[in-house]
Amino acid sequence: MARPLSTEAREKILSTAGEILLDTGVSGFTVDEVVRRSGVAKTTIYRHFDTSAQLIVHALDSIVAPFPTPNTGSLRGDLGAYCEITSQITCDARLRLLMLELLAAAAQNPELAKTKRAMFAERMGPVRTIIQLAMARGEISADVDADFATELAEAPFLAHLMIHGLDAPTEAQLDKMIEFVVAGLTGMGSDAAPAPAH
Amino acid sequence: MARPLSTEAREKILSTAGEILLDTGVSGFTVDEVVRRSGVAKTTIYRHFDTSAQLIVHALDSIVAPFPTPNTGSLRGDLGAYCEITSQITCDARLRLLMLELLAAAAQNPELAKTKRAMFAERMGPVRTIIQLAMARGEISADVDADFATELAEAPFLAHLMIHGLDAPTEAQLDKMIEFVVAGLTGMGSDAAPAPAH
Amino acid sequence: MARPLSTEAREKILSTAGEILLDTGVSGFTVDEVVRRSGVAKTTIYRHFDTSAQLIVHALDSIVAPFPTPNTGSLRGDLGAYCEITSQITCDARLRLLMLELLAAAAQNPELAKTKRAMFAERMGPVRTIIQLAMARGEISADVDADFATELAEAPFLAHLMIHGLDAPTEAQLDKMIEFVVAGLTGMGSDAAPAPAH
Amino acid sequence: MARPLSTEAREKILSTAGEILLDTGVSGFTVDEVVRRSGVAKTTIYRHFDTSAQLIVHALDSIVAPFPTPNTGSLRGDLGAYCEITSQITCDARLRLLMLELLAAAAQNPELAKTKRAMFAERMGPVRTIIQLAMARGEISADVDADFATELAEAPFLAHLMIHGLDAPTEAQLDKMIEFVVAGLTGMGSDAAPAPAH
DNA sequence: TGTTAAGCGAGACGGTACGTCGCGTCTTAAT
DNA sequence: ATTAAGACGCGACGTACCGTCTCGCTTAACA
Repeated sequence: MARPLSTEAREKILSTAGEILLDTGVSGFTVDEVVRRSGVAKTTIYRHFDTSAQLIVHALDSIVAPFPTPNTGSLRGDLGAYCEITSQITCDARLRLLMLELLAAAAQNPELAKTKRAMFAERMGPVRTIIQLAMARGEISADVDADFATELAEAPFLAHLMIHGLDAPTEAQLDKMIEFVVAGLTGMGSDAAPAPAH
Repeated sequence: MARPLSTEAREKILSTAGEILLDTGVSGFTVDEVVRRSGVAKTTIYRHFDTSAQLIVHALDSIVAPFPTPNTGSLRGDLGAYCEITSQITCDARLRLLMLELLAAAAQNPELAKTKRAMFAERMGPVRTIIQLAMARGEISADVDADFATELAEAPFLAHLMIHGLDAPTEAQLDKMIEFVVAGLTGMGSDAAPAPAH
Repeated sequence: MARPLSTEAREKILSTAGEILLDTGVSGFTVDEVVRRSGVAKTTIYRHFDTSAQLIVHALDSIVAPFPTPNTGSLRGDLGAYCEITSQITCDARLRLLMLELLAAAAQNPELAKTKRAMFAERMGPVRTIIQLAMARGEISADVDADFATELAEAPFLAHLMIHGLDAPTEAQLDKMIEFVVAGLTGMGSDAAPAPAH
Repeated sequence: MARPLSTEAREKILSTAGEILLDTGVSGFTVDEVVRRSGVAKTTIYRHFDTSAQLIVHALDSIVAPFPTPNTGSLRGDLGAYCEITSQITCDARLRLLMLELLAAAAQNPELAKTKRAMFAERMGPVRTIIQLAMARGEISADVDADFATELAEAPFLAHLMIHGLDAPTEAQLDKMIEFVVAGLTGMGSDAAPAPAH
């Protein structure tokens, strides 16, 4: 006798929400605006999503896509390849903005925190594999914690986002970052001076 | 000839605003709340600050304080010392939140962007000096750009903020980060190096 | 299809507004005070009434009530009877004030002008009938314009309102006014000069 | 030892206030607007006039001018002449508005009430003389109270103001009003009932 | 002929009301 | 029972005017 929540409505809501998020960022996001643009009733939106934050979460979730993991045979090669793979995402000013806003919002909202974690996991999974491969190859000391190393590997790219905001790094800067990361990771753990990068 | 804007009111506004920012973050900041807590009239607030954003800017500005620059004779020592100096700031969850929110807001508001830049400048100035000392000592290659190296040196700490939000890094993690940074910076620039990555 | 404007809210708004109008007059009328007294949200008030003036209009409209038309067989008798019928209204200081304020406001606001006209129509309709009956009886010349005569018949009462403000006329004064009106109206139109007064 | 309030400032204030009153009426009158237009400081205004109402009062007072009293030898002639004398004032829509607003305001503010009374006195003084002359001539019964008769004589003109607002009466209407007043006043007081009109 | 207290312009101050926007909840009719 | 539509209470927004206050500067009356 009942009637299920229509997927049609849900999708219209999510795509409109995503659109708005890209247009105006989280700060400009408004349930009323979703209503206006999508023609879906506010009641319906709140029936599908308890909270406007949850709607944002789901809209963001549908934006995230998994990345393939490169395997070039060297840490440096893999990191360079991965940079190129993700560059479409990491250089889009709108996505950079969303990421920054998400970071701030996640610090106050547990649901968004979960989404943030998922996004990082998606993005950092391949990096972790890259690290583990490098450890298997001996490029990185086995003493190093893989998860922590993954964070370190991402650090320069994330820091650039924080410091320079919407302006993506240049090719040259990316190269330097990779050089730094490779030097840093290969130089860690072994008390002896950094092993020659082979 | 006219009556000057009262410094008393201004200070009451700013201190109250700062208080609220620490309590609730930028997202919970409200001019009306400033009115309630400070007893200053809304009109007066808008007489002093054109925009609520400007008020936030000035409130944040008055929170920033300069840090001393350590000089222990080694890159590793200096970074460690600086970490300890700044740890009061960098470990306060409220300030971590403010920083994250500021990053997001700065991406959309030029005035806040200026404040953000000032904050980074304050924080990163000593690091830059540390880097330059290390370059003078020969620990870091003279080929490396000092500004860029400064950003790289901060990267792990900033990245931790992004990834872990309000949870500050542990002592052990800080040690590892410093180790990573030292290895990374000292390993850069020497041409004896990595095979071309692309 | 949508939810209709609730009559409950509308009535609460209107009765509260009327109450305030009687308490403080138009000049002391405030939407915020309606909010406070009625518990209805300001947004809701503005949903029902575009303008505070419109709200006043409707509140006043709901105060107006039609008067019965007397028929005693003589102009003098009818006017006297009508005076007594309307005395509750015309002697209430609060309503006298409202009327004065309405007159001033109507001169500047077309909507209030409409309400003013309606109020006068309500009040003067029976007088017009009284005049027409007198004309049919031959008490008043058929040459006289009934509408204009109606205005003349009301003139002393209205003038008293203007000159004496909130102080209503005494019984004796009302009698004299009626005497004046009867003499004036019956003496008009017939070219034969008024009978010598002594 | 002190310095007297400057008449220059006072006059600038009053003339500007009068200007504004004619432009926008009492309801649009604002002390801040006087400041803007006159260049006189708000402090100075409040030094000269305790209250914005008092300022309005004095501005209106300086608008009022005495009228000459006609003497044509007959009540009808005098009233007609007086009508013409005052028509410049009584037909100016801006002054009609001011009068209506003054009536409303006077009902709530004792100071404005005083001004209103003064205005009526100025305007009705000559009418009273006209009435007294007519009583001396025997046109009006000596039994009638002169003050009350004066009010009755003005009634149609005042009533027209109330009913028709800013639209002044036409010549023809004025004639009829005078006819009505003459008939009314001459028909009063003689116990001999008014002669049947047919 | 100074001195000096007041007047003066300018405009900041604490208030109150304005009319608007977004929130998340609710009610209604129609499918 | 879900939907579109939109009314509801709430609270923040930024503005206008109120009448009071604090500023320096200027000026007229007194010594």
